[in-house]
Amino acid sequence: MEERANSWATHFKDHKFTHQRRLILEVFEENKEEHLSADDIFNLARKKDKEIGLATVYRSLDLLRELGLIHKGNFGDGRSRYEIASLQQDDHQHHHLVCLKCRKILEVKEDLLHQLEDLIAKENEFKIVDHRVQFYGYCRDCQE
Amino acid sequence: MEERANSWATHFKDHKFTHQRRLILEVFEENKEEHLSADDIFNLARKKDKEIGLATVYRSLDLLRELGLIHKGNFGDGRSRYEIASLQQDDHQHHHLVCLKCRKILEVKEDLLHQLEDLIAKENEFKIVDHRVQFYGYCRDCQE
DNA sequence: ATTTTTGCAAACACTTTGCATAGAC
DNA sequence: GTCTATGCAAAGTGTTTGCAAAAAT
Repeated sequence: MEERANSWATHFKDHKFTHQRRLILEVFEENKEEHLSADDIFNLARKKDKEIGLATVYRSLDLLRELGLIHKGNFGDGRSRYEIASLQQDDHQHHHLVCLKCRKILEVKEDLLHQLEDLIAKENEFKIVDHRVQFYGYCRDCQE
Repeated sequence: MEERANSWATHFKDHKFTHQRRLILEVFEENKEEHLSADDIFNLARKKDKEIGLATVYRSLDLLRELGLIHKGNFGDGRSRYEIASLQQDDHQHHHLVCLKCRKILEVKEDLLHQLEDLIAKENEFKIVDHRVQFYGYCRDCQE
């Protein structure tokens, strides 16, 4: 618990490791598998401290993303979603399956995509620094 | 010109082929390579008829998407972007390269992705009906 | 003590909706 | 003539910003 906090604190060089930022990191830590919206995070953080403001959540998410501690994504439902980054050491290799019925977001780890990426980069003289791969369909439970 | 209109009109079974919907299709026809925002389309359509309203544009885009005449996409800049669908017969095979500097959106036609898709579908018991693949990086002109 | 960060409310950008009028069939 | 579609303005979302008060170093 304190270890976690200390490990986080080291990332905050030019920024303050405030109570609110810590709470938000705890929320991510406790919801590693989720792809949370800003509002989800706000509500979860508010359970820990009802004084926290939504604007602070947005500002913190922005900072945490800058620091590389979380990832921001778009899954076609109109709001941004965030997930903790620490698990994917490479930071650039995992894909999503978005269920069109229950809106669940599953992850896949395959990275055959690297082949494709190299080919595309070569053919288009395009320097790829990130990718966003989402498959939309129906998860096991939602296939009637 | 009239041929185009007639070919479009056949898609409007239970809906009226109005002046405004026609204008919007013309805008797409004249900007096949672009990924236009609702506002882009509004402005382009307004050059043809200054009476058209933004709400009508949004409502039309929604209908055209339902009819399968256009595609709606998200490229991480906060607004939806639309492109004409007619060219991709398969409707499910082209990827995008998004330049992080000039925001240009290039297209790639490769579909090595199908392999990946099959593998993922099998391993996750997930029925894939569509995918969204975007590579972010720097296009030829923007690589310093 | 200084400088950053916070909470609140107001502002924003994009999109959707209610309603009376106009237009397609 | 009927019923759908339009334009306008107002309302909705999700997100950002200005500012005085609070907190971190």
